[in-house]
Amino acid sequence: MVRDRRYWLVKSEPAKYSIDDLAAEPGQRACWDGVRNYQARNFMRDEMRLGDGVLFYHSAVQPPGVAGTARVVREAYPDSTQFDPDSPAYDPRARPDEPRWWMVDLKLTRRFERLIPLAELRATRGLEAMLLLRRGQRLSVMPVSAEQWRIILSLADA
DNA sequence: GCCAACGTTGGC
DNA sequence: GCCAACGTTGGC
Repeated sequence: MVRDRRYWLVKSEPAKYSIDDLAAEPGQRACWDGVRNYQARNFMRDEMRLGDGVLFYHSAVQPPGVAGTARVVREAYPDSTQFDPDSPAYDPRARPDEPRWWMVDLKLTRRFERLIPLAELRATRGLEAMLLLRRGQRLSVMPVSAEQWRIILSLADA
């Protein structure tokens, strides 16, 4: 029995890694490494499944917003950067036989014609409960409901 | 650049 | 286990 497709939102600072960078990857797919927050990790490791939909969000940029969508094309496996002393995401506490951090692979599915700005999300009926819009919320990987997904795609097409 | 919010660390 | 100090995130 296959569970229903689920939806997520991942944040990235475009100065570090933008949706254009994902588009430029071979096969337009990449491993989503460097996540160093336990709650975000748990979502990736325990709940993200092949085929799930992902909103690609640009943060720490003016304006912030949703830039497009991706799909989970590989489920969680150990994040290799945790073992790499040269990586900024290196974690000396992690051991290969007991990885602490995990990543998934994402593949670009769509680059929106226009960025959907955070302010527009805030002003859109039906999105009031979005986790992203909670004040002080800093998760870099978070769930999105099917309804929220549908509404945001409709904004992209509007 | 500011700063609120929040997660993590580490002394006790 | 508590909690103060500290670091980071990320909107503004």
